[in-house]
Amino acid sequence: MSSKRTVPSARRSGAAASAELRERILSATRELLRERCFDTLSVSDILTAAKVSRASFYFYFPSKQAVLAELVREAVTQGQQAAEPWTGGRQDPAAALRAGVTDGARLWRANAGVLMAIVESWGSDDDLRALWLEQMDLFTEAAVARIRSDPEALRHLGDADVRAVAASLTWLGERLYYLAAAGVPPFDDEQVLIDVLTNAWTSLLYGR
Amino acid sequence: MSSKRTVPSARRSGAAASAELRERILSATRELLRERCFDTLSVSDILTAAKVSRASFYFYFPSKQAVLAELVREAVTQGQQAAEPWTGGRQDPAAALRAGVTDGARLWRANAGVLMAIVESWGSDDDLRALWLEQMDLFTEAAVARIRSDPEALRHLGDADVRAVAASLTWLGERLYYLAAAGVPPFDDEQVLIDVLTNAWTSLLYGR
DNA sequence: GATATGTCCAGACAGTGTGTATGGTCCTTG
DNA sequence: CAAGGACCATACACACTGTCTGGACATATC
Repeated sequence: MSSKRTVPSARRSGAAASAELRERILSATRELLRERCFDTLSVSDILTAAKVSRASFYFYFPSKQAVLAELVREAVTQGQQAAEPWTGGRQDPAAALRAGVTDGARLWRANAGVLMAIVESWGSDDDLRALWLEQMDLFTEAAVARIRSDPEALRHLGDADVRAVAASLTWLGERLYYLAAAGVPPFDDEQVLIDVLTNAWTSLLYGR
Repeated sequence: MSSKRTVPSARRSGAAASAELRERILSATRELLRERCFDTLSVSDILTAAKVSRASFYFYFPSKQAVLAELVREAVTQGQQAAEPWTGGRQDPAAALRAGVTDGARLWRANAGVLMAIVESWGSDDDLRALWLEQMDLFTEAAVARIRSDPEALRHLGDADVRAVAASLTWLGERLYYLAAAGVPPFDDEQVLIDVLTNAWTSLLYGR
């Protein structure tokens, strides 16, 4: 908890990989989350899947929540640079919006297990909560910047609270992507998902 | 599990209450959920709070999830009859929308603990999942009926998927009410919450 | 009033999970 | 060869769940 632990450097089989076990734990968990939900996943399950001892696990991570946090950070940073062109946004607004929504769907499809896990768990773990709220805040902030640089959207929004509108669109996305990943109709149909989310953005920002 | 148990009828202290213990369990849990979150709540906590033995608890409920399910049913049916005038909707559409959103906020304020609990838990329990999806479906269906009987909304929606739009508004509400109850800004400010939700409904249905 | 019936409690139990601690093995480096 | 770091197997204390005893006590029946 309080003492910073050193990352192991010298590995058994030569100079190959430092912290290889750590990596094994991460990818085993990522893999397990493809099929099982996070809270029915025990540390023992991860241990056997990653072929790692209990002691080693708790050397690298303080809990399984910390593993999830790391996986989420990976997935989200990977997604942020994917959504970067969206933030710049020089093209046609509506097309850019749809492209951004589609990117989000791709990100969620690629990391469904991890992202479903945190959406289901951030309510009951302080670290995960802080992490997820921060991510949603980053997305919201990006949306705010985008709106502020868009005269037409600004005009349509009038004196409405820009950040609140941006936040609600962010959270609408969070919920709808989750439902899609969970197979809840009608959002399990990716075309419906993208259409309805794009429609929400354009309706709220431009009145269609 | 499979055998249906009979509800106890003859009580110790006269003809007072049948299934009094059951009631005690329900209200103790409801009370505990006001301060603690559902998954850190153990059955033992409920036992001591309700002054009920472990055996009695498992006589009336198969699990603590079942207790939550019952509490949710209570809260939601109570909320459905509150939202009934909204479904009828003869008044000015925008005002009716705002009134409905405000009713939702009131319902969530009155039952924050229980509703937060199920929102956090329906992902990890089959019964709770079925219950919550059914409730969201009921709300969605009511919204669909309301939209179908509103020529202006129908005209504005064009060939969009009415049920998908209604569902996304329902789920947006679910998420935003939850965030408000969880104290996440900017939705912790009830005025912001109501404004942004009302705005979403009117924007999506009428283009403002 | 004796006997059953049903409600309830106290407590023990096995099973499973978490996080920590102990001791030992194997490899690398000085 | 000796020292130390990386790792493993194992066992532990603790908490929680759901089941199962035995017994206390009130009511109903004879």
